[in-house]
Amino acid sequence: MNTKDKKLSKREKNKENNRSIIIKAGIHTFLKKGISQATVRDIIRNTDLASGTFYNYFKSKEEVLIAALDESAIEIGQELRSRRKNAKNLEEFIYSQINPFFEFARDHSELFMIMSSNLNDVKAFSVETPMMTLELESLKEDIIIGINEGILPDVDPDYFCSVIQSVSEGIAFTFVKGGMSDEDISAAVKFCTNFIVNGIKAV
Amino acid sequence: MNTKDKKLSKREKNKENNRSIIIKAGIHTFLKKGISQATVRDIIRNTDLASGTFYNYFKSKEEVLIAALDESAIEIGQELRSRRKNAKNLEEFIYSQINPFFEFARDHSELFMIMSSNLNDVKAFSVETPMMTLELESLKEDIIIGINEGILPDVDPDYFCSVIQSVSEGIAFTFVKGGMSDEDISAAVKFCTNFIVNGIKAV
Amino acid sequence: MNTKDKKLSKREKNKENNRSIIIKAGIHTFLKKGISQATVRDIIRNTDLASGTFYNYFKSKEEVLIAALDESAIEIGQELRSRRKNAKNLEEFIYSQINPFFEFARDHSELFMIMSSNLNDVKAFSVETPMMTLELESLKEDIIIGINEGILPDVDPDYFCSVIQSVSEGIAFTFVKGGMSDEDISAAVKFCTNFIVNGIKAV
Amino acid sequence: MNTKDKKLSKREKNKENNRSIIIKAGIHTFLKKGISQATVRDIIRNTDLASGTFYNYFKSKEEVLIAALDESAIEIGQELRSRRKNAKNLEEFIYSQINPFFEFARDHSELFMIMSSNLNDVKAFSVETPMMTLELESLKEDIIIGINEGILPDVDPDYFCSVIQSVSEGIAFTFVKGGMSDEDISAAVKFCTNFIVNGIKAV
DNA sequence: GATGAATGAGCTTTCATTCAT
DNA sequence: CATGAATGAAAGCTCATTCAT
Repeated sequence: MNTKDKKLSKREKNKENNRSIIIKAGIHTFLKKGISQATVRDIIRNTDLASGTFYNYFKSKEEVLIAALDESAIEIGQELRSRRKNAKNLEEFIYSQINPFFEFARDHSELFMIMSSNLNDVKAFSVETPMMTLELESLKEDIIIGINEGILPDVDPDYFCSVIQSVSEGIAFTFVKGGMSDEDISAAVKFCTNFIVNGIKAV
Repeated sequence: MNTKDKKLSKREKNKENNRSIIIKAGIHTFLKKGISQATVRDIIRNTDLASGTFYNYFKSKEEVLIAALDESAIEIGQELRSRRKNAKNLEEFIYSQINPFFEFARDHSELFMIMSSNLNDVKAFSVETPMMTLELESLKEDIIIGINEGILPDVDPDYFCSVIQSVSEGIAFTFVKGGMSDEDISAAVKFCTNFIVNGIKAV
Repeated sequence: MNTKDKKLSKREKNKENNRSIIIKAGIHTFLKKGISQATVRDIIRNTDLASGTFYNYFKSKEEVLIAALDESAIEIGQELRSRRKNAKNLEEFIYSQINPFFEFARDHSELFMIMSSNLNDVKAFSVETPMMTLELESLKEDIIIGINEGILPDVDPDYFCSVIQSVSEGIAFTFVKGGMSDEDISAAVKFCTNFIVNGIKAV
Repeated sequence: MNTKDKKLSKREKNKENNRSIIIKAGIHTFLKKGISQATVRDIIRNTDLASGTFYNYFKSKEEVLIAALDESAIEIGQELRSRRKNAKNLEEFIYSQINPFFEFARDHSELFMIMSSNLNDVKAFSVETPMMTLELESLKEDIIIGINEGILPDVDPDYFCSVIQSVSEGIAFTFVKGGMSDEDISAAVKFCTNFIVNGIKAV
């Protein structure tokens, strides 16, 4: 029994281990070669595992990507959605999006860079990612609601949506690329929020 | 003489024809599968030609892309650069970029979509494209000059650069995707310019 | 343990098996079509294996050739070189080369035929083969040394070198082609040695 | 009439011209890349002609080679055969072969190098070349006749044949490669003849 | 579950050859 | 005859995926 347990736990451990080894190698590969150029072979080459082992855990490189994004990316999506519901005015609305988005970018910079550099490919799997969330219909709907409720200024919702998305992605990208410190992030968030809020107000 | 001319032109015509057939198929393929996923075979499959024929015209899919971008894309890059040199203030500076950029997006919407959706891959060829130009060091340098000369407000040049780029791409993308009319473009340009100018002024 | 060993050895055996199947098919192909005309596909066609399998073992047809020549061919080159160092006179010098060379030709007749019929191509890989050794500068240098030491007659070294090479290859080729028996080889060696020794003495 | 004649002769001229242009390019290509590696494309690339033009004159690269060897190579074959018929003893027999063979090698060094470096491929077309002639059954038959008539020593005809062939080719190759002067050729012929005659006598 | 050899589809590219002009 | 674009077979090679061990 003892022996069996040990074996089992070892196995379990190993299983988890291999799974996360593959995910790590996947992130590394996606970052280096881009999603569409990365191959299953590339991923396992960044590993001590045999090629067959890959298929014990994932059916394709896309599944690795999804696993890599997994929780964190999904959570942030939900967070963004729920936070903006509570916004009472434009400033709050924008800030509610920008702040967590930048924190995500800072805390998961590798994932962020992958998504940001491969938006097109990421779109291909209808994965829920923060970018996706910012972009998807959901944001637009909330904007329309906000406009109707008088909380948000009456701006073309498509363009409204587009600027939030593009500015936050652009600034976050610049922020992450230039090595990010703690002061930086609040400066970046402030810059980004101010820029969008005042830009929107002026149009 | 007449006969000869006709013969020649028939051939030449066919040659030109095939060349543009391939380019068209290329654009179609790049649009559909993305640049890095598209293969030479994909391109010729969108064609009645034999595989060998491709290589009578191009050495690689990249050459097809370059041919597709060709003049128009190169010209716009130069235009953007020269126009911003003459700007006397922030409004002019931004407008000098946004207006021609949107016109390019409208007039070459397929190319624009390809470039916009494959920025990463396009970067790989050091082709001069409008995105590239907006993005490259050149823009940043001109911004720094403008700041020093007091023409532009004193904003972090990296962020300055980033917002111009991301907003114009984002709005132009939205604009193009939503079928573009003539009224739309001036509205889009106005929106975009106003947004950036006032956003920048506020930060 | 036994089981595991067996399993392993079965696999290993199969791997070794395939490797030598490919080498054999390679030899067959090189013999039939010549080295430069042989293709990887020709080699695998002489096999029940799939095309991809080839590349599990070799990177190119050249690697197959090298594997085929492998040890034996390299050893004989070294042997020829070391033996002639000990020669005390012309007879010994010639015999030291001819005898092992013919034994090699007899014992590896297929390889010998391939090399002999594709000297030009074999030269292209700087593989050490008996022909190469006989031909290379090394032989010429030793001849010059031998002449200077008075061990060998004072004959133009280029021609000296050339006759050793051409006669031994020519006779060995004839010898191998005409199905070789044990009496034959000593007769052939004797013929060859006598011929060269006396030819050289007379010029 | 005049006009027609002119046109015709011009055409004829051009025809001959293109033919020899292709042959020249062929020789150049065969020398540089070897027969089996040379392609029709290689040959026409060394030419200002269009690819289709090639097929107005030749069906394959092999036909170019045959045309290149043509007369000269065929003549020398016949000469060698006829000369050795008149030999009264070993010396004459050998000299009758060696002398014209070396002259051929000197006067057609490019062809000689091609044949000598591509013996295997040349054999593939059963073209009559000097090498072929020296090698073919014909020489062996004449040697047997010579032995029976007491003109030649009683040496194994296969080996007899082989040494004539290999030595003359080997020395001629060395001779041609080392830039050939007029003194050289008689020295080379003398060396070669002496070597073979005395070698043969001794076995 | 781990392994990695085997597989064959599919890609890029070159080539000999044809044929309308 | 000269031309050279079109053709499709065939080469080299890589890949995702399977499966016996």
